[in-house]
Order: sequence, then structure tokens, then C-alpha cells
Amino acid sequence: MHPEHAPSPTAPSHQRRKAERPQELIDAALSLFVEKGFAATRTDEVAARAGVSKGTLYLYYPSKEELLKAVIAQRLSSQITEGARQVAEHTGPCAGLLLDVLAAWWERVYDSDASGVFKLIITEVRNFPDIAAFYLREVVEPGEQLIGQIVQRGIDRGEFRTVDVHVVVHSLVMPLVMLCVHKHSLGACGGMDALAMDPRRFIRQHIALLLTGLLTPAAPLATP
Amino acid sequence: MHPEHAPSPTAPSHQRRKAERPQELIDAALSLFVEKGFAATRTDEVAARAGVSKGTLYLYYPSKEELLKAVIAQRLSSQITEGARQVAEHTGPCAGLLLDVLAAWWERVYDSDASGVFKLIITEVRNFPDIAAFYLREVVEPGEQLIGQIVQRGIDRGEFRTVDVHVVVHSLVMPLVMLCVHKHSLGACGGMDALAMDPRRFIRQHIALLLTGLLTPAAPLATP
Amino acid sequence: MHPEHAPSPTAPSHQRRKAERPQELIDAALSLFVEKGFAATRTDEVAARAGVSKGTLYLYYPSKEELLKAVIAQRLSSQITEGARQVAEHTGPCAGLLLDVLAAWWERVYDSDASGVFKLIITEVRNFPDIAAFYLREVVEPGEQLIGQIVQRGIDRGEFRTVDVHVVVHSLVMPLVMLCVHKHSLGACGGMDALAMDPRRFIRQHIALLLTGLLTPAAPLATP
Amino acid sequence: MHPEHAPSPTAPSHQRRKAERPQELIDAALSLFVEKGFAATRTDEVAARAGVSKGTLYLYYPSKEELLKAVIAQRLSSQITEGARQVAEHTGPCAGLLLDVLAAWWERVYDSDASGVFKLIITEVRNFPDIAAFYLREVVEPGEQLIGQIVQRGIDRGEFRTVDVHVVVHSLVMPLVMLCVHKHSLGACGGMDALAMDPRRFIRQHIALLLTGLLTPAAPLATP
DNA sequence: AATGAATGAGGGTTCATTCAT
DNA sequence: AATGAATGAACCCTCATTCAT
Repeated sequence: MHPEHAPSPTAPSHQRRKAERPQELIDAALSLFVEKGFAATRTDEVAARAGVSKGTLYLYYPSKEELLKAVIAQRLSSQITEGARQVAEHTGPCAGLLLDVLAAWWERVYDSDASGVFKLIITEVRNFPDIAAFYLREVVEPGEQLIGQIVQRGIDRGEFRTVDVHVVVHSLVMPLVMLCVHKHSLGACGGMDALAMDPRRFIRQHIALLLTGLLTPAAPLATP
Repeated sequence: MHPEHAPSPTAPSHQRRKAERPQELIDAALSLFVEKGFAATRTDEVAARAGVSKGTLYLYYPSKEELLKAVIAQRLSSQITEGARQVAEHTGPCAGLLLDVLAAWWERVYDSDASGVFKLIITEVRNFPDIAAFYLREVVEPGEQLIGQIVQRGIDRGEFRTVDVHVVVHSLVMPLVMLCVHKHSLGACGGMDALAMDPRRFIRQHIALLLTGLLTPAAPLATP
Repeated sequence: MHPEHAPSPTAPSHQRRKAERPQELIDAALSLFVEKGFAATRTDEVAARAGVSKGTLYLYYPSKEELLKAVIAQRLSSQITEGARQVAEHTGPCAGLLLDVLAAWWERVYDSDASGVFKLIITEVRNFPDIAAFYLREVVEPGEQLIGQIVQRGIDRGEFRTVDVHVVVHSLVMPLVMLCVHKHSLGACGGMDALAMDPRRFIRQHIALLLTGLLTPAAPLATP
Repeated sequence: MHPEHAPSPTAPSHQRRKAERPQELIDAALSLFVEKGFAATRTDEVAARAGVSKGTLYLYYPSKEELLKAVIAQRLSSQITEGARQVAEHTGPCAGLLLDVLAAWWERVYDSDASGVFKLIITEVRNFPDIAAFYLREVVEPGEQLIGQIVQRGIDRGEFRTVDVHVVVHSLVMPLVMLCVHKHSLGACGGMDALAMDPRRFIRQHIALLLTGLLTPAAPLATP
């Protein structure tokens, strides 16, 4: 209808900014919500960190609460799909696959600001119950599915001892999540490095330790 | 001044109530802070749940923030000492000791409302940095000390393989903490039991799984 | 339950103020809503005119809109009952009764701040449709009933010509209402006395003029 | 400056639109101001109802308040002149003239959206005192002049009894104005037709009723 | 000691107005 | 001329804190 106003690669900067605003606001909101909590974050802070005025925020999100939901929704989309691809392609021993998939996924999340989403959910889920169902469906279930599948395959192939898959999955994953949470709580309280260790090294050693308990005596940890 | 109100061994019940007020307020505050977060909890709610009026709260704590600190401080005291005693008395294999100490400590915490303190600290530590130092000194360090000691003793005795003590301690403990946090976040969002498992059983299996990876091939899991 | 807190004639001034607050707030709100309109009146203005702070207003009324409804509701109660009593007691000619009832009712309303309610309803009824039904039921219908009854009695007795009762009632009443509205709109714009006349005199002459048109040639205006 | 855009008798349609913008904006503003009140009407609503964007409104009127003044000013011009012409041409009895002039004028106003201006003035005159002087000079005074003149002529000719002209004028006119106001307040609150009558019929009967009281016994209501 | 009415600073949200395009 | 994104002052309402009783 109004082709002369359609955004295009050569659109004026005014138009390009508009397209980027929602993401800028979500980024600002995520960092502040994780930092201070939802209730303690003021909308002007979010706007200021996104480089706009308070009123502008409301051009894109109708309320602070909707902004929170947008933050959660957009960070949860497709965090799992990448791992699924890795699994599909893999052919070698399951132990190595587990280590690779978990460590790769975790490093991707831990290094990005998506790591804060775990803290955010822990903090806010009881005040906004919609989030719970969403998170379970989008993250918890597909994630457990994925890891559980690998563990089951290892058992079926005789690489792993016969164990409760559910238990193993949680023993593996909980510390990964915990480190993400830690990064944004005690870990962010400068000066006192509570854990006093390299998180990457820890995660790999943690997985290896569990694999040691998991492997049948004969099985190798990785392809020789 | 009012001798007829002087406290006595046979003081009237409303005198006894007075002595219990601080604890009642702390209990009310803890449950609400854990439930909704510090910022989203109103002081009238705390007072109401403690069965007093809003003004009364301020007779015992000078501000909402001081109330928070009192909540944290009183819940962290002497959660560790019990474990230390167990360790001192124990003589058998370290694997059994680890399982006993960890499971006993965890069950005590998980079943009480002290479990909420973990969520509370994760949520609020960045807004109240005093809490960080306090928590590290009172909980994290003595806890790691205690568990680390047992692991080290197992290595020294040849029961455990030579591993990074720090890593093992965190692999062991993080899921315990995580379950406490879960109880008060997703786990409290009625209806959807995300984990779908018995936490007690999980914790024992988790520890056993790690011990399997930890034990030297010859060592027994428990006293034969 | 708490007899020691029950308000009593000898209650402390603190208690007596509390009992008077709702009326003080309604009076303040009525005058301001009539003066500036509902939307253009700020809640702090209402509070200030009532001699309290902004927060106090919300101890008594949960929102500005509920305050408006309270204003309307309390001013409409029992404005009609007094007239009904006069009618019941009267025995003489209907013309005199009409003049007395209408002029008395009108003077009572015109001189009090209830006169502003007419303007308020005209102004706000479309934004708050609840008010319409309430006003029709509490004021319009009983009022028309009352006046219509007198007119009908006059016709039945042969004092008045046979006319459309409905029309007469409205011809009589509309200028009365109009003067009330005028008092709070153009009439309040100091300096320019648009009507340039004594409203009391006008109302009596207006009624008399209509009665002249109403009376059968033989009937007297009042008891001889 | 831009000769290619110079307006011409055969200007393109978007030029003609431009010329109509002020009127479209005034129409939109009038209907909304009457509906919701000045303060409760948002400028985007006015713009939307006029079919333009919010910014465009400010090309034609420098502020919301100036728009209000424009609305009032343009609706008040020349509502009276038509009546004046009728009076000048008339020769028959004054009673018929009064009925014709008043009913014709009233029907013209009541059926158009000019009827809303009465409500608008009642509602806003205290917030914008400029309007008061303007309205009195442009509408009230010439209107009273016109009607008063006819009444006076009737008295002079012996058609009407000797009465207070001022009173008669207001008794005649107030219900006419009131019906206009009613149309846009209670009358617009769908469903409950408070008056339950045909306004045209009422107005004619109202005037006739007053004329009955006004006429000397011998005078006819209209030319035989 | 206990109450709860009162306060007022502060936060979420709206909207008249501006201005780059 | 027209747009609509952006602004920020202002408004409604909340709630931590105080204090008279």
C-alpha cells in the first residue's frame, strides 16, 4: 500500500533504528532484570540502558510485565535445536558425544547473556506463572529429551552401565545450570571469587567424573 | 514502672508472645521473600502473616532491609556444625561417610524452610552485597571445608582415585543446592512437576553415581 | 470483638477525624469535579482541598473513578423524599402545591452544592455509563413521578386544562435544572452575569407563567 | 516557491483534501470533545477520526486548546442571522412567529452536530474563560435580543399580556437548550430513553403551552 | 507494646507536542 | 504537506516509614 515507506536495505537510519529497538530494549531489560530482579528494576533504567526515553519503551511493549515475557520468550527460542543437530550427526562413542554436546551447549550459553535467563526464571517464575509452562515446554523437556536420548543410546550399546537415565541427566545438567546462575549472583559480587576455579575446566571435569561412574569397565571414554 | 506487667517465670501468655515475635516475623518474612522476592513483598504482608500489625514490625526491625539481613543471618547460623560432629565421630570408609553426611544435611535443609534461603541469596545478593561476604564465610567456606576434608581423607587412604577435590565437592553439592532452589521456584508452580521424581531418592543416586566414578576399583562403597 | 476500639461519642479526635474523612473527601471531590471536570481534576487537588495527603485519599476510595461514583451516589440519595412528604400533606389547589413543591425543592438544591451534581452528570455520564442507570432510577423517575402526580391531580379536579402531563412536567422542570447547571458553568465565569436576573424570582415567574397557560379559565392560582 | 503546486481551479484531489482538512479536524474534534470531554479526548483520536496522522493535526492548529477554540468559534458563527431574517420578513401575529422561529432554529441545531456545542460549553467554559465572553457575545446576547424583540412586539401590539420579557425568553429557550444537552449526555447512553418522547413534538407543545399563558384572552394563536 | 491512620517520595504509564524524514 | 517515532512532563497509584493514640 505504501511502498515508499517500506523498510528496505537502504532505508533511512530512522527506519533502521525502529527495527532494532525491540532487540535493544530486550537486551537492556534482560541485563537489568538479571542484575536487580524484575520488581527492583525501574522502567526508566531499562529505557536509559537501551538509549531511549521512558516513553519509547511503551511504544514497543505495553507494560513492564509484557517486556519480561518478551525477554524470556525470545531467549528461549532455539537454544536446543543446535544440540539436536550435533546428536543426529554423531556416530562415535556416546561418552564423547555427551561431553561434546553438553560442553558446547553450556559454553555457548554461559558466555552469552542467555545465561542470565536461568536466574531470571528462578527469581520470577512464581510471580508470573505463565513463564513456568513456557519454560518447561521450550527448554526443560526438549533438553532432557536430548540428553536422555544419548544416555539411553549408551546403555543400549553397552557403553554405559544400566542406570536410571533420569538421574544421570539431572546429575549431569544441574551443575551446568548452577554455574550459569552463580555467574549472575554470587559470582557477580566482585572480589570474592567463591568458586575460585575456571568454570570451563570444572564443567569438563564434572562431566568426565560422572562418565567414569557411568562407563562399563571395558568402555573407552572417547574414540581412541 | 508498671510492676503489674513485670515479666516473671509465670508471665501471662501475651508476654510469652512478645518474646516470640522476632522469630515469627523472621519466619513470615522468609516465606514471603522466598515466594515473591524481597522487592515484591510488602511489609504489611509480612506483618499480616506474622499475625501483627504493620507498625509492630518496626518495633523489632528498623527497616525492611534490616529484616532481610536478620532473616539471612539467623538461618545460616549453625547449619554446618552438625555435619562437623558427624565427621569427627566417623571411622569407617569415606564413601559411606560422604553419603551419610551429605544426605543427612541435605534432608534436614530441604525439609525445613531453610531450603528457601538458597533462592533468597541467589535472588538478592547483588542488591545487598553485605550478604555475599556473610554467606561465603558462614556457609560456603565451612561447607566446602567439611566435604573437601572427607574427600581428601578418602584419597589419602586410597579409597578414592586421585582427583581434583574442589571439582568433586562441587559436583556433589551443586545438585543438592539446585533441588532446594527448585523447590521454591519451578517446583512451587503447582501442577507441573518438572522433575517428576522423588528428590530423596535422586540425591542418594546422584551421590552414589559420583562415588562410583570416584572409588578406586577395589574399594567398597560402604562397610561390608 | 474489639469494644475498646469502637468509635464512641467520647472517641479520641483521631477516631473522629477518620469518621469524617469520607464526607470531607466527597465534598472536596464534588466541588473540584464540578469546577474542572473529572478528567482535569488531579487526585492531589482533591486531597489538598480535603486537607489530607494524596495517599490518604486511597485509604478511603480505591480509585479516582470509585470516588466519582461515591460522590454521585451520596448526593442523589433522598433528594426526592422531602418533596413527597409535602405532596402527601397538601390539600389546597394544585397550582399552589406545584409552585410550593417545585420552588422549595429547587431552592434547597440550588443553594447547596448538590446543584453541581447536574453538571457533573451531564459532563461524565457518557464516560461512566453506570451513572446513567443510577441517576435515572434515583432522580429522574421519582422526580417525574412526583410532579406528574400533582399535574394529573390538577387535571382530574378540573383545575388544569387537559394537557400532556409529560410535556408539562418537562416544561416546568427543565429550566430549574438548567439554572443549576448554569450556576456552575457560565454563571461561575465571574463578571459577566449572563442572565442578569435573580434566579429565585425567575423560577417563581417561570412556574407562574406556565400555570397561567395550564389553568382552566375559572381556576384560581392559589387559595383565595 | 513551488509553482507546480500552486492551487488552481482544477487542482488535483489531494489539493482539495488539503483545503478541507481544517473542517474535517474540527468536525472530528467536536464530536469527540462532546462525547468524552476535552480533557479525556486524546489528540490521536481526533486525528484518527479525521483520517490523518497525529502530526498533521499540529500543522493546522498549534495546540489542543487552540483546536477547542476553533471548534467553538466556527460553530457559533451565523447561527443567529438566519433567525433575524425570518423576523424581519414576518408580518402576521407574534405567537405564530415565535413558534416558527424557535422551532425552526431549534430543529436546525438539534439535528446537526452543532447541538453538541451547548454541552461542550457547559463542560469546558470554566477551564477556558475566553470561551465565556465569546459565547455570550456571539450567541446568548443576539439570541435573547431576537426572541425578546418578538415578545416585546407581541406585548406592544396587545397580543401578549404584559409580562417580564426576560423571564419569558428564558422560559421559552431553556428547554430547547436542555434537549440539545440531553441528546449528548443521558440521551446518548443507549437503551434508557429517559424522556421517552419525541423531542420535536415536545418542543412545539412546550412553546404552545407557554403561549397559552402568554396570550391575552382575545388573541389567536396563529393567523386564522 | 501495639495499633493503624497518615504521609509523601517514587514508580508505572499516558499523552501533548516536536522533529527528522 | 504529511508522517509517526521519540520525548518527557505529569498523572494515578503504591508502599515503606512514622507517629499520635
